[in-house]
Amino acid sequence: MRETLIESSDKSTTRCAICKIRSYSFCRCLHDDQLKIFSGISTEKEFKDKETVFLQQEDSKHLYNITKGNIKIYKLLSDGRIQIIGFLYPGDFFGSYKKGKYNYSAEAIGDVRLCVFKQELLDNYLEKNMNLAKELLHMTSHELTLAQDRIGVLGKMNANERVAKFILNISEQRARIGWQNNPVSLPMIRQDIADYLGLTLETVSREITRFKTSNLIKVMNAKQIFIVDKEKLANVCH
Amino acid sequence: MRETLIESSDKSTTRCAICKIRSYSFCRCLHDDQLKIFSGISTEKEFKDKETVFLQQEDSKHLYNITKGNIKIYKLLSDGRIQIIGFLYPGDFFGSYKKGKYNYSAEAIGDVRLCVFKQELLDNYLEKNMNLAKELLHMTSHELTLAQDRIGVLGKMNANERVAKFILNISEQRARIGWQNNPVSLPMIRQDIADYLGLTLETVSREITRFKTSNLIKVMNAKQIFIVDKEKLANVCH
DNA sequence: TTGATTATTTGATATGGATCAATTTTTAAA
DNA sequence: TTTAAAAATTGATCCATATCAAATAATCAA
Repeated sequence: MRETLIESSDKSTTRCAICKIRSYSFCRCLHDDQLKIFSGISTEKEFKDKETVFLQQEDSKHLYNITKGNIKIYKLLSDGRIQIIGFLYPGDFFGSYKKGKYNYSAEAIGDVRLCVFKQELLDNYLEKNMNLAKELLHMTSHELTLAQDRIGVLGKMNANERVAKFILNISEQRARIGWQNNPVSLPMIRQDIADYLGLTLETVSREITRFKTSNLIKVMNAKQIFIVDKEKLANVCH
Repeated sequence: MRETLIESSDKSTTRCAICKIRSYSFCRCLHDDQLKIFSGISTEKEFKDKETVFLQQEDSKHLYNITKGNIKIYKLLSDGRIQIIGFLYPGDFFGSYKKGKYNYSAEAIGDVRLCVFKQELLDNYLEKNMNLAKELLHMTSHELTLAQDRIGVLGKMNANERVAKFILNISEQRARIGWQNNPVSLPMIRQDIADYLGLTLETVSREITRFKTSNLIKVMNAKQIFIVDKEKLANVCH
């Protein structure tokens, strides 16, 4: 864990005030005058590709907010099987604001910058700020609906549908944060996609080839997928 | 939807004050003097076996709290495939405190009694009561960890492990609310268990038979399972 | 009670995706 | 560059679970 603490070069300018992803994050509910205090209860850290942010068995003491890059959160079974719970993007938060153990492990995909909150400090701040509590409730509730959607995908959809849904979901997520959403860039490797979708990497590869062959997508390179026929792709999975 | 509104026979005794499941529910954080007001923003309704509480496509206007019986929440794919997201027990809440559509449909299993909150009323009340907001946040966060556990089960476990985990989970849940947890009573039919675990009813039946044959469980009747060797059953799924 | 419906179990067969294996492509290091 | 390592594709085969089918068992209504 070669994590780096980033020093704010100018203490008078709060990080939050110049934060580019604030409008997608739970802190968007704060007024400008609250930001200075809020900057004070968080620090910023950087992680390099494949660095571990925390492991499932560790005591949960922090809540994290992504300001740059991607995080994968995953569970490990005792025999080494991996299930990736989610790929997270700028504006997403993860970790825990409950004492106990984390419910998953978290690892950086590429270069990542995180806003780190100490659980107790955040909890204290919540007491004073109902807006923030409500915003966290709404975002957690939204996370829950996403998790429930994934239960539907993993419980009932076949390989074809899962891969189609995955490509579309990533594209939608990109659009939501105002990034290029076609071609979609997939920052993760095939094995990760497989571990996310409950499939093997071979099956993922084959399904992508099938979509390519039937002209629903173009594979610019392994990590860049151009959606040729969004409607047909959507029809595959609902 | 033959729902029945229950009239409080004695208005001076608030429902909440005599509610038996309050200590398992999000309202446990309220002081006695707050309960009277809280009773006022909720009503109680009864549902019969297989009655629909709400459907996925309906506008979400209520949040529900189970005071008696079981609820199943499920998603329906366009071709009729069903995925059961969860079986809920007394003390669990479901529905939505967000405007929009529900994320799933909800149906009674057996006779059910629900505490019904109008979204806006509850939301207003939240403003005045930080404890309640925090409690809801914590419970929603807990729901999220349960959903993530299920993603792990559906993504990586085989039929054997899924059924073992299911039996153990139900048993644990019973213990938590202080009910008999061995033998475990399964209020739902095999098809529902299958739709919950992402399997077919035949596979569920066969796995149960296998556990019976290898003396891990005894099947008193289809709906009563006695766990003979909890440790071995646990070893199956982790 | 009795018959009818619904739920469950068990058996036979089919198949989607896993597994094993080899090749090609991409990326990173020397 | 050149080489080594990692990632991705493609092929051949296998197996866990689905599907189809039939027999029991349990539940419910008349």
